Amino acid sequence: MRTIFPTSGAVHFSTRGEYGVRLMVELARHHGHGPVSLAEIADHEELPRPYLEQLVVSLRDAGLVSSTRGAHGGYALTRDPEEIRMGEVLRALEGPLAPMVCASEDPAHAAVCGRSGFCTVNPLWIKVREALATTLDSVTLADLTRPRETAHPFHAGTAADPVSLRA
Amino acid sequence: MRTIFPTSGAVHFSTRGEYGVRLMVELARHHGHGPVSLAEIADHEELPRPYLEQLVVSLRDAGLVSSTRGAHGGYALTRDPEEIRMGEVLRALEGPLAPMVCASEDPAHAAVCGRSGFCTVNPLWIKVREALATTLDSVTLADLTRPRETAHPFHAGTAADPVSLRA
DNA sequence: CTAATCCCGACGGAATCCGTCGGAATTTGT
DNA sequence: ACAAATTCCGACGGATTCCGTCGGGATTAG
Repeated sequence: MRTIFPTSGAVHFSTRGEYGVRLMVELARHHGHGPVSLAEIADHEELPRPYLEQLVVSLRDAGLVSSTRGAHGGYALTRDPEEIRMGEVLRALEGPLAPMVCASEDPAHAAVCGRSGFCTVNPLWIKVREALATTLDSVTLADLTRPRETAHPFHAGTAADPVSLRA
Repeated sequence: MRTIFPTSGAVHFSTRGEYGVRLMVELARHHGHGPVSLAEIADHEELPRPYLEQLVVSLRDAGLVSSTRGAHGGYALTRDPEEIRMGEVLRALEGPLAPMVCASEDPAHAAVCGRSGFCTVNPLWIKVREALATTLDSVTLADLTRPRETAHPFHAGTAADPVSLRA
């Protein structure tokens, strides 16, 4: 009997993704006011600091944050929150966002499948990957810093789109 | 050093999802010609039969396939392939398709998060879930039975949409 | 010099994933 | 009646991944 919620469900972001995004949001809130230490973030968000230390390496390697060492050091965004797409953040944290090896953006990875060419379900995974990428790249870090009561949490392109906020 | 491909990537369907979908496709191909045994499918798709036996229970419980026992028995779809959305299949196989507990369709599950109400990143996970659901529910099993060379693998709503096939 | 902070590598318990195995129940064909 | 084919069911176990913890080194500010 599979549990009702097998950790989370079919498609799953790990705590890396979850904590990492929250860390980035926190950095966005302090953007322009100097670096923020992991201790502060860990305290404010109630997250294990040693784990954040491990996480943030990926973000630094991806060039999303810069670090300043020593006392009063910490991390800061390298770009304005409006310029950082959540797709970049999650790729950095969790790896290529493909639901299946055969659906990787990188053709080299996709090739390891073997069933390429005759597999008729591959287009489904591709479509999933595209939907995911489009969605994540359409949201910026700035969108996640606004309080939820705001009228338009995500800059709704046209009017008449209350779906995105009241899910 | 996280491996380049951590099993698959950020968002990941397990082999349950992969094998289960391939099983369903195989059933769709034989739809209307009596039940197909797992031995045949396992042989044709080169998948471990005992594992398929375990898998197919979820599909049966979800009412997607019916079974007939005894010699010459096997499994068959309960509906026409055109009527079976891949969202249903994957929910049955992998559980609720939410990337995060707080983004579950079921409000009871979503409530376990605690951060509800003030968490500003929750809308992102909701949006991901919606994109995923919309995508998966827009593809039917029939779409996956057609050979790939077909002009329109997924019934493209409007013309000028070659994106979906050539990814 | 001290405190704060980033940086780095290693380690380990827990959970999940990916099946395997053995056998019971049911149906068909001979 | 018997044998073969098949679904059905529950348990088990190795491998991998996840989720952190821990200890210490390097760097900077005061």
